[in-house]
Amino acid sequence: MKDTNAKYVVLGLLSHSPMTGYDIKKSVAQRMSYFWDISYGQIYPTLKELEENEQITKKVEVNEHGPNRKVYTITDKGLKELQIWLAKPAKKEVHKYEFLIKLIFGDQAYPELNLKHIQEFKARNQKILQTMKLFEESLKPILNQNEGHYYVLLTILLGKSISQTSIKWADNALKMLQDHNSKEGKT
Amino acid sequence: MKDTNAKYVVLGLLSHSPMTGYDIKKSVAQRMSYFWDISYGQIYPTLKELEENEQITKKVEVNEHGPNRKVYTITDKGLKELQIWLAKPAKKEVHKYEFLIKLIFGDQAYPELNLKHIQEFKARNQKILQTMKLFEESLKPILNQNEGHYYVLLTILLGKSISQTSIKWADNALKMLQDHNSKEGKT
DNA sequence: AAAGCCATGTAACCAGTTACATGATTCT
DNA sequence: AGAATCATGTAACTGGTTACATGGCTTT
Repeated sequence: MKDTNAKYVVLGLLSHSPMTGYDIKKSVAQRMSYFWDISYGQIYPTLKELEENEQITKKVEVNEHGPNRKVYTITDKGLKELQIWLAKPAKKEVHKYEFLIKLIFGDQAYPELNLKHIQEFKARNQKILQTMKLFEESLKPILNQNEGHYYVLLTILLGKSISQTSIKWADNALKMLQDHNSKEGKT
Repeated sequence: MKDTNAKYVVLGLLSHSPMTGYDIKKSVAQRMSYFWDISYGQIYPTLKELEENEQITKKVEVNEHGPNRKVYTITDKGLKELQIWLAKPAKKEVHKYEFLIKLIFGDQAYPELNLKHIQEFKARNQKILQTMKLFEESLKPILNQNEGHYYVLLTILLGKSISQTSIKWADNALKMLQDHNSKEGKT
């Protein structure tokens, strides 16, 4: 079977507890939103394939209000596959900052436009920072309850740091641009 | 024609000076590597389409050593399209930190493995930081020669800040994990 | 009444990558 | 001798998204 990151995200989450596809989507959104995303279009086919490969097993829970819940549990085989993947070096980070493409060609635009892009970037990061802080607070009291929580905390700390830094950069960039614009005497 | 980011990266670069497809690849690698990437598989078809749409024009320069250089120049129509795109709000940032997927499931791996992933992340960021610093230095003396340089500088400052923050996080995370591991008495 | 949550799944699409083909020149 | 740079381009692939279909329950 294909060696996609989606596969290992699913396997990793199931290594903590059995879940449905719907739960997986929610978990990724809650705990990994800063650095990863996953769609149902990936989740359901991946679960199907993992089951066919005996890396997970399915248990159908009858649900009278809507479709039956299909709860998946990781197998020993699945756990081993996960551990093999964990031992491989990670690929380098991929970033897509669309607003930086707009900013780097800022000499072709009205100065206010550039300020606007930076302000919006700042706002996005403030929102992320807030979410991260709340998550961190919710995690602190239960840190020693579960070994896994410690690793979640580490990833949150990076998200927090980067969004804080991004906000600081934005404030500075706004000042720099305003100075620059007033010097040039532009509108 | 399709509304891809590749199109506007090409248009943006050509708004500064005429270039070949090969030059565009190099320019992106030099000036935008931190937050964007582009492949020949995108560049050449994009140039073809942009020319068909009269947003750029082609001039063939005879080259006796290998294929002829096709130098593209932006048209007024192309410039307008670029400016319209610049005025639209940017999509939110997309990040793919594969190593954080490995780290967040770190309770399923040997502790040394987690340390290794963090060290490698740190090393990647040190390399980026060095490149950014050199680029910044090369830009400073020519800042007022060209309005465009100012915007390039702003993007570099963000790349610098984020890689510096990432390195600091890595140092802290390494300490935290080592403490944590010695408490647990794990191998 | 409407929005949002729970819960499953597929088909079509799309952005972007990789591998390949070609080949001379220049640097180490 | 071998690697890197210059320079063009295409076909196949792939990772991931979007839109759609279905429908009851709960909250505002």
